[in-house]
Amino acid sequence: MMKKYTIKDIAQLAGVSKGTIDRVIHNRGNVAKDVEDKVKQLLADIDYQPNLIARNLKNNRIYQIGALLPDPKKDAYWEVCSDGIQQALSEFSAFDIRLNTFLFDPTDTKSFMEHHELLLDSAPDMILMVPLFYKEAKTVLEHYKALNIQVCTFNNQIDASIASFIGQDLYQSGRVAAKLMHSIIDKGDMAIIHIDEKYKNAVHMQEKEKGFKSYFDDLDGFTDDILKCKIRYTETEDKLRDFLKDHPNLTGIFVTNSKAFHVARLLESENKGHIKLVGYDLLSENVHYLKDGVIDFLIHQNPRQQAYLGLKFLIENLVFEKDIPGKHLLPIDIINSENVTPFLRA
Amino acid sequence: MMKKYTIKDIAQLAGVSKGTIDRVIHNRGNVAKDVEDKVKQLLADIDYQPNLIARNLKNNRIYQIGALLPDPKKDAYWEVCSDGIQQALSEFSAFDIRLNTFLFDPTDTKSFMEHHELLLDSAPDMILMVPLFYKEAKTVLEHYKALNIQVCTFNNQIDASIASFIGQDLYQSGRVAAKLMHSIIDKGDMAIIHIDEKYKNAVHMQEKEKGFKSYFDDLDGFTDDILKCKIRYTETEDKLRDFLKDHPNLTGIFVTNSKAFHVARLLESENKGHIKLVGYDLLSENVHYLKDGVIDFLIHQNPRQQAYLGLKFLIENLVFEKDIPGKHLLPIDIINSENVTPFLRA
DNA sequence: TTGTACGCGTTATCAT
DNA sequence: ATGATAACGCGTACAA
Repeated sequence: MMKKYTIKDIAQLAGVSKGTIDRVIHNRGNVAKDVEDKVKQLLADIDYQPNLIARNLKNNRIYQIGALLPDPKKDAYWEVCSDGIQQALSEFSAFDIRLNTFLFDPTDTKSFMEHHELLLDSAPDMILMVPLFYKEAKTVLEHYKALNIQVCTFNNQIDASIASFIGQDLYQSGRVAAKLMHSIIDKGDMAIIHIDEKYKNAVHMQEKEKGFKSYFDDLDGFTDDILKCKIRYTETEDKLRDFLKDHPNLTGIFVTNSKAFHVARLLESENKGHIKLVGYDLLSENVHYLKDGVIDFLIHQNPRQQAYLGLKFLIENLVFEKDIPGKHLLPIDIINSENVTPFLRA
Repeated sequence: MMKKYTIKDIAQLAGVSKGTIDRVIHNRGNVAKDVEDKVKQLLADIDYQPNLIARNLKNNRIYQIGALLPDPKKDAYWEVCSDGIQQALSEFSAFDIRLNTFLFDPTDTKSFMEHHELLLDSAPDMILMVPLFYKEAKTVLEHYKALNIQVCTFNNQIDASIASFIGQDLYQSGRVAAKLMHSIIDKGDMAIIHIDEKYKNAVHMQEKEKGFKSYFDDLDGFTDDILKCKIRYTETEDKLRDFLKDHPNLTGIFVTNSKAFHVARLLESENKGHIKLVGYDLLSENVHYLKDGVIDFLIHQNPRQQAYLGLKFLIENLVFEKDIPGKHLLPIDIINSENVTPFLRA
């Protein structure tokens, strides 16, 4: 194993002082060209890696990170995010990281903008956010970009060029759902049901639908129908009941967001347990029906891990100057009644 | 948010010097009782947290970690472990961690013991190991325990009281396999196939079998047969062919280890693609048959993550004095042809 | 019993 | 243009 070189070592080897080495490393000028070249060569030769610990020792400023997140009280989907955030904070408790969280109402764009203003007032060094509303988020992100504030977004992607993103490949997750459905039904009609939460951008669910259909398009000799049903959140039950009545041949339903439990509730009360059901997310109501056998599979989007990674990327960039990936896709977890438990733990 | 106190701050508050504070913190004696009490009270009041980073700055000893692992050349299952190890090392590259790896032949207990001796000679501070052979591993672990060397084991558990363990709940993973099988077949016989690698302890596969059976035992009105077949590694093909011939009603096969591709190969060549197949582990041959549709599901035991976590736990204990969990169970990942790709990346 | 001074690696500042 | 030095937070040997 090689020795670990320090600036002191380099200085000795080059026959100059530590200060000169530092100037070269940080391109701070005031170094003679020949010396600079010599030192740079030396640094490259021995693959010098600065000691990040010592670097942060001096750099004792308090980092401020702002978080703009949906209020879990309005939608249980977001509850686990705070676990992920706590984990990241505790992992980096050795550093002085301050997190200011601003929770907006996920049904209200105005709330989003208001809390964005508050966040901005808190003068954050970096920002973690869920850019739930396309138009507003885009504006806000451009604002941050102009201010040169690094942002990590998760859950849904706005624009690859404007901020780092952590999430899932939604098209592919639609394909995963399709493969699961194909595994568990032999014949009969399938339905894709969008239960529109109104506030969430439809792009989300459309991507999943596209992926779902593409799987069956790729199959040879597949002729069964794929029905489609769009339901507004407020009228879920009636519309669903009508839809089921209209399509007695239905054998499989794919719900493109976390609201599968609405469908499950109805299937159970109408004794239509033979209809297979695939949905998203480990909300406690979904998990309940999964364990009961009404829901067959759930796809786990892991918002907890998304929030954790986002914050971790930001912190590692602050304290270690690590690069933040422009896009980080999480694996698509398939959940059934038997493997669900360990995914629920905090 | 509170200010982050340093030893210097405490000293000032207590009206004593840094040295005294340090003596109190580390119970190093030579402190007047009244002063000690006062300082302790102060420390508790402000919830003093030492800066772990500065602590390691001076502590420039080189940590030696020994790894006793199966040779990936003998069984491809172990190939990805080195990725996990590299990740952990790079994550902690700021510290001076030396890893000495000793690869043993996973078919040979003698090789295990020999490399254990070599490992011991290298005078490691801590040890990461795969305790593949029960009897030998137990002896070895007791030896390390007597020497007071911290050990992290992964893959298979020997004894909860003797070493930390990272792995999966094998019984539960058998239940996951059963649930999957139950989802994709309606009728006909099922078979549990143990392809004995001879060297691996049978406990592994037995636990999975128990879990698999327990799932169907819990089902009401389930009467179909669950066949069982044990095959020695060297005679896989012939035995398998006979077994298939003897049981024409077979509709589902559960292979309890990473050797499902042997069965897949045969099913493909004998045109028995209608038989559903569930197995373990993302070996390239398994993934090939998964994508081809011959294997329906694989359960991912994530040896890469197991190795990563084991090493991470050891290092964090060395440099941050974090506790090592006695047992850490990974979630049981369900893999099909559509979600496999992101699980393969390094 | 207690205080002081130094070292760890990096970096900013000041003097040359 | 370059070298010397102090400072960050902690641990500790040594002096008082």
